[in-house]
Amino acid sequence: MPRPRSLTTAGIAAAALAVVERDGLAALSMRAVAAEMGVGTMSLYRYVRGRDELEDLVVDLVLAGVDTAVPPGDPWPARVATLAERARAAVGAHPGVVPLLLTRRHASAGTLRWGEAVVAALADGGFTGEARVIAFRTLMSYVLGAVQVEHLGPLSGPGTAAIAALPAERYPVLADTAAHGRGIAADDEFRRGLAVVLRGLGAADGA
Amino acid sequence: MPRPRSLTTAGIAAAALAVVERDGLAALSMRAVAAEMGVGTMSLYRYVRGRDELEDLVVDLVLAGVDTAVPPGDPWPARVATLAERARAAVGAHPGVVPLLLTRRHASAGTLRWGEAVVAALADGGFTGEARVIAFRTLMSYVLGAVQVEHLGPLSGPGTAAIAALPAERYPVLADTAAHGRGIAADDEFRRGLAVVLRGLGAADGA
DNA sequence: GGGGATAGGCGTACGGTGTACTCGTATCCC
DNA sequence: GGGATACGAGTACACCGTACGCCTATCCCC
Repeated sequence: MPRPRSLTTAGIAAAALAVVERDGLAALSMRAVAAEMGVGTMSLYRYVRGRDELEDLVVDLVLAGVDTAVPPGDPWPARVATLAERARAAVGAHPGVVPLLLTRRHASAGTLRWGEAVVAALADGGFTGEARVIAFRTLMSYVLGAVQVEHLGPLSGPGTAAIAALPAERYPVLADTAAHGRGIAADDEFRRGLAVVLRGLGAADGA
Repeated sequence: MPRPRSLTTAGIAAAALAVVERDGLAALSMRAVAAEMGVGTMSLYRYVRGRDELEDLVVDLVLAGVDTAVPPGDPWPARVATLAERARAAVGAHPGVVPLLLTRRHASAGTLRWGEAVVAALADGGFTGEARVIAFRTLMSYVLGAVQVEHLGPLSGPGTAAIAALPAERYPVLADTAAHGRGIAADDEFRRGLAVVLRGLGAADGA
């Protein structure tokens, strides 16, 4: 009986992501998204509870692209590695939303699908009970931390250069370490760190 | 010749932290901090470049409390573990600033001191060149991610309960894993996850 | 002791934000 | 064609960060 809806949450999420990619995360606002859709600001409130839910939608959209289907024949460390790298790739495709992912991750259905796939691989590896909990949370912590470290202070960025240039008498080992880090590609860094975690979980080799 | 300064950056940082602890991170504003100090809003700008620098001060204050002196006789994994747990404890003492730590961490002198101590322990463990870089970045990723996972989605919190209650036909392993996670204390979780990473780095036992 | 230079404290104002309230009206069923 | 429904949006308010500029407290020097 009433008039039909003219917007969709998917459309709003896409518009919000477009705003973030064009003008940066700081420019994400109810007004900006409404303008992006050619609609009044308050109209959005018919579809979204408020700004928080808008951010949830963006996170969901980014995470929805992660493929969680994995070759069942692969050994479990390879399956976990594949899932971890896909998650990282999805985030890397939209670097501007990284800060949102950190705080809104738990509200996303995509996170659950990903978690189920990881935990299933761990179960195949013989992890049960609390050991599986620890393994999963450790992997999740590493992936989340690594994505963040990569975007907020990449080895190839000015931060590393600044640390390498620190006075050697105060930070002798750190400055030297930073100097060796300049040449490591972000992909390599993530893969090799993940291999460390997997080895710690008992994987035969570092994937 | 001029009149003396009446505020200090340390005092401003303490006032800002007090605001965050009392009213939450969302309440942190230039106006709120100024009111906390009984001073006009714009007075703060004589001591702080702007809101960003205010946040840097808070992060610095939280991280300044981390003791980076470690018994030189300890084996390297024990030294790294001690440093990691101290960092986690410092953050845990002020949970409200966790989101700030994620984005402002690199601007803090305390982070550098901590990094030097960790990297020195790694050097004692025989890590050199790129292997030391990877080891350090992996540890940093884990610690940062774990702190965040702990505060945004603790095993003892409602998120875990909600996942445990998910339909078993859609999330069979995940729901079961969450059910086993409810009883793990946050301290244990961090320690055991850290042990995984250290084992992956070649430590003899899990510290 | 008095005067002047220096810079600290802050009042005001502007453009931005999220969102509560309200109302006109487009839309579909009968 | 008439009426119920709830959508779209205008307006308004409280709050934010901060640029500008004034008043004045403070200390040095004479």
